[in-house]
Amino acid sequence: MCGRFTQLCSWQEVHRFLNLTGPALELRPRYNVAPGQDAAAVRADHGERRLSILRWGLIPAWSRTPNIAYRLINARAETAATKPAFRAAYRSRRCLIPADGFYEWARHGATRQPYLIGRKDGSTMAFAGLWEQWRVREGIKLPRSLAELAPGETLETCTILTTAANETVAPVHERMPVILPAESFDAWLGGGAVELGPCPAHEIVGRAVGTWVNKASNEGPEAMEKP
DNA sequence: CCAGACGTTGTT
DNA sequence: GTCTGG
DNA sequence: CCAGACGTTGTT
DNA sequence: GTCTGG
Repeated sequence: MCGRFTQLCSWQEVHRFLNLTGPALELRPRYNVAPGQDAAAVRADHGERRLSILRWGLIPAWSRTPNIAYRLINARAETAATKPAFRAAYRSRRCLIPADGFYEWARHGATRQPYLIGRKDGSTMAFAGLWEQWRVREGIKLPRSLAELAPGETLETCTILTTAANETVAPVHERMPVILPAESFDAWLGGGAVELGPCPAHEIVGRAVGTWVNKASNEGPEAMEKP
């Protein structure tokens, strides 16, 4: 699956990779993006590619409460097109989520060892994602983390597609994020048919990191350090 | 017709 | 919103 | 994903 | 056990 990742890239680096339009944003490097936090994502908008900030954890537009979000941080690529929670977004609200690495936890009995996985040269990848808009309804009780939202306001959320692990990731975990090749970017954002399987195993590499990353409020480069 | 679910992961 | 179950 | 909380009443 | 927060 994909429950944490890094976004070290600047807007300019994402622009080089994904050919963005629109004004540049000031992005701070993120060493430990966790569910419920804001993350940078790229969406097609009238033929342009804009980078925006979405909250990770998808809330379907029809959802009565936002509490479902923490379970919808991932969508299975095999079924997202038809599942009620995802199919509308799959049709018309797709995004690319730039990431330089993702964390997976290997379970050896009671212990959990985090690994950081990414391209050998550390360059930026693009996860396949979906996004949604959720409008705060009158009279609903919001969790503290969303308490600043007023009724009528709109929250934009996203989820990361997952697929079977390739041979690099399999020793650590059964699932991994869908990492799209550059030739699929247009088709994905445009709503076309795209192969959503695991990326070739030789394109990525993993290494163990310390458990400092476990705590989501730990945000520094220490997250990537060896155990 | 209305009511109720709608999801992933990992663990049991 | 839309589908399934009753 | 993992870590940490998980409750009420009344008073400050 | 289950939910919220990060």
